[in-house]
Amino acid sequence: MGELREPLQQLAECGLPMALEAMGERWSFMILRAAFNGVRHFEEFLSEISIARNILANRLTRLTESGILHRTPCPDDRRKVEYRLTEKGLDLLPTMIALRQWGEKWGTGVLSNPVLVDDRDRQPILPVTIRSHDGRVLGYMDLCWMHSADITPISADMHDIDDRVRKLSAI
Amino acid sequence: MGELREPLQQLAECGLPMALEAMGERWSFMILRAAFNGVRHFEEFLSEISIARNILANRLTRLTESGILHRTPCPDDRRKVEYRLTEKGLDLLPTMIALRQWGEKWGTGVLSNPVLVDDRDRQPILPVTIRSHDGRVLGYMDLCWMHSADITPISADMHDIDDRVRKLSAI
DNA sequence: AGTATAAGTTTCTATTTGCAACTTAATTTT
DNA sequence: AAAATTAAGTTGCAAATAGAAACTTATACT
Repeated sequence: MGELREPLQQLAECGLPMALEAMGERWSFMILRAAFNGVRHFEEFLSEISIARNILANRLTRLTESGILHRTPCPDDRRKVEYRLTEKGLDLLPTMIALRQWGEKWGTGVLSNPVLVDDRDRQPILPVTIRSHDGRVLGYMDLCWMHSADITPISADMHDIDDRVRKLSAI
Repeated sequence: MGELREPLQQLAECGLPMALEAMGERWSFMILRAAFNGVRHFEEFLSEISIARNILANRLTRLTESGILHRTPCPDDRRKVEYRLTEKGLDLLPTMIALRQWGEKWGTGVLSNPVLVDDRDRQPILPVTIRSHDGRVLGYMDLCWMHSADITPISADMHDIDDRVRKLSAI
């Protein structure tokens, strides 16, 4: 039975503190959600989420500084500014969906509507889960910590496994 | 091409605000990480993360109130109190790992060590992703919103598909 | 020229954070 | 049994942050 116990001294050395420095503030995830929903302009964010003007301005510059949003003055209307998600920002989607799904699962029984679906077959997406290298869903007890030096590389099989995962993903 | 654009009026009706109410505060994720690493007592949290005493006390009661931690006085040493993750708390693991992986990917090139592995075969876990009902990895552009009423149930096939996913997960 | 809009700033107040010292109850040590 | 230590908090106070409302600046429309 795996024990998920990270060496305590190294607790500070994972990516979480860095992630929280960028995303840990009160409104960051709400701003991000709006951005994912196509919101791009200051006044649009403002009317979308109930945030104070100055705080929004502050958060937008901070998210821009940390490379999550990209800020461009609009060429067609030079009063306007466009905030767009960068690749780094787009990469937060799994985190956001996972958090949202958790909120939906444990929230006050609010049947969430509308629902996120795969555009291809219009079926709801799966709950976000943790998976082993070969795609098995893993729970808390299936995980443990290892030093990367001690991991047996499966490079020979790698292509093979990638292929199997791809096949799996293409059902 | 799918457009991930949620009806704006309904932005407030997803699980995210609720999730953020419980987990959106400054130290909540760090406390959670410690809890996942087996930390259970007040003084242990205190020496693990650089948080002030009163703030920790406040966060622990709040996380307890929102059902993420469970608080029990220790029977063997009645000075001590045990904080343990509830099922609701354990269910935040995918969110936390996703956020952590993002931090590792986009952080300052810190080769994170140790690494999370599947206890069964000692191989690193996959990046947390969004998947379609049949297990395909989906990106931002593959998603769209639908009213649950408009979704064609696949209950007839359901067992079949579940089966295929299970097979996929068992490679 | 006059009004409206977009994206901020500024000012001022209220809340939250964080440090340091204090408390209370239960254990260990001497 | 008395004294010291430990665990889990509280309290008081200074500093930082959040938030509401009014103000600014540059553009654009009429």
